[in-house]
Amino acid sequence: MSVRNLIEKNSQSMTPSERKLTAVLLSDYPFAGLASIQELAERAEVSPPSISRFVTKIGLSGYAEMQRSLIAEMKDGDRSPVEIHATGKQIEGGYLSGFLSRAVGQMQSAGAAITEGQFNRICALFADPKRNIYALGGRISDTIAQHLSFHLRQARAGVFHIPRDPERWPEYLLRMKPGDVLFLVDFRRYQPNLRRLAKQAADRKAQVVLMTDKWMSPANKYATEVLAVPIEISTIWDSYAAALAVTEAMATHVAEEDWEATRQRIEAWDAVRQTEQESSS
Amino acid sequence: MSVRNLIEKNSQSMTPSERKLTAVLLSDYPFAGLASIQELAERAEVSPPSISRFVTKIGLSGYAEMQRSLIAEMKDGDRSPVEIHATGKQIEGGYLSGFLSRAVGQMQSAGAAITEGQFNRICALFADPKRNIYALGGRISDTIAQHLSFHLRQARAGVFHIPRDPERWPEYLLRMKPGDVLFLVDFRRYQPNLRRLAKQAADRKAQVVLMTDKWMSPANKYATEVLAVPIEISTIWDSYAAALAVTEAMATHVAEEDWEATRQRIEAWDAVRQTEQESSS
DNA sequence: AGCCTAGAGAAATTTTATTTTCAGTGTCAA
DNA sequence: TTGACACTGAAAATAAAATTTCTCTAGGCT
Repeated sequence: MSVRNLIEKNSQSMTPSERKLTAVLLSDYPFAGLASIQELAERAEVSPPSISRFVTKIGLSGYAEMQRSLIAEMKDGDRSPVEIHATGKQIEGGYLSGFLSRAVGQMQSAGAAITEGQFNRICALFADPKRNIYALGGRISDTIAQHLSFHLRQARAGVFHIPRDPERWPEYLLRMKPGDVLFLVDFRRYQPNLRRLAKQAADRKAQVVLMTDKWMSPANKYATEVLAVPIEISTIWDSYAAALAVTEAMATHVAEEDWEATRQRIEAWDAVRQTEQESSS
Repeated sequence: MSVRNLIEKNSQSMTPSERKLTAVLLSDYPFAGLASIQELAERAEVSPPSISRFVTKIGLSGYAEMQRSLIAEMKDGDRSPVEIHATGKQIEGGYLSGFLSRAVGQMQSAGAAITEGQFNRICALFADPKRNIYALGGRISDTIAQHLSFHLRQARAGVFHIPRDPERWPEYLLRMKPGDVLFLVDFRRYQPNLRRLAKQAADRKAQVVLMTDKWMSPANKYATEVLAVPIEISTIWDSYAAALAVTEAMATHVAEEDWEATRQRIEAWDAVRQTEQESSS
């Protein structure tokens, strides 16, 4: 039985420091367990004795045996990870793994649904320094829009996140120049006011990039690009994991294309933040 | 430079027993070198001192350093194989599909790194109506925390998102009762003030559930549960897609467990929103 | 042949890692 | 509030492992 199984089998009866330990062990499996007991202790912020106790608790004779097992697993265990990857037959597991494998399915269809051409066109819009970028999402999906603004803001200037409060939308609308980009995220239980916003932006000749689901937000009438990402996951709620991944892919692509500029911006930001912290402390 | 290279570079000036050694070392690379010096000595039919001498001869400080190097090599040597496995036809597709398949790999390791036991314990905390839930994340990762609060708020009362502004933290801290839960998301480029927040919450006997990466936010000292999710994706930025999926899985699980209460809350909310819209239009 | 040197292992030393013991601390239940 | 219990880390003890020193041997050279 693998060390990982051993840990899982005993995961019910774990003390707080043992939990920290498992988190470290599993999050960098199996390498974390190959360091010396001290190094591991330091990393997990527990004492070496706790590790020693833990190891015997899960049924191994000592730390050395755990390391031997880990090495043995790697040696022929190359097989099982690959099998799991290939076949994805970990559905057996509990709620979390079921959820995650559905999320994986979602990502795969997202990849199929969005063409590289469209992806590149949108990235080009986001990367264009002459255009300002405005982002906003729905009640829940605004987190996606925020994520994009955060990342994009590290790569370039002129990125604005429109506040959720509709009272303040006019001031942003009035600032939009023709050619500017409005990135709108609207998933089902569509919000009528987002449709209105899209219309007004389109009236001002802004380009509207809409991220929505296959049922299509009504804002799509005014959109120049529509990114349809899957969100259905056969639970009571939808999952935005694929939407987030697509968003990140865009932001990352933009940043990587002009890494030098991004680096400079990040450094400048860090400098400012540094100063702030010093003055406040 | 890899151990293998080091060996090859010096292969001219090798004594007989050193040759035996290299043969064993390279024939089961890198595993042979991970055993203890005695075991290796036995396998190669040389004495431990010969190994020790050999190791320093090729330019390493000692046997331990060789092992560390070997492990390090596997660690990022393992990355490319896994990527190739997981992504398979990455060469075919463009940027987006490459990114997405890496995100898929991430989710799979998230599933492996979080045990069902831990998942259930955390869900139980979130589902407990007697505990209030407070959520907050870092500069960028706050979107994850927000996502959780939004969802959780549909399923139950007593969910608060702590504002980003540290000035306002005290008012929330003072409201925390023993047993309440602080959900903290802190990924690398950790923020010192989050660590402080965690400490203060722990001082007030709140349970701190920390979502972090394998490098471990310093807040982990005060955490009762540490969720280590993978974020590395070999691009200039990290991806939080797996973190989001895990978060959603928790929120969805909580809601599904008590679907009746959730339904009622959502209907009540909808009614309120409806009224608002009518009165404002 | 005899000496010298390089190489190898045995033994000893030193270092390092691991485990055990023990005491302090905090938590829960009565 | 008090007592019992469980958890944890500090320190000590133990054990193991790695490296150095020393000695022996074999092969080559004068």
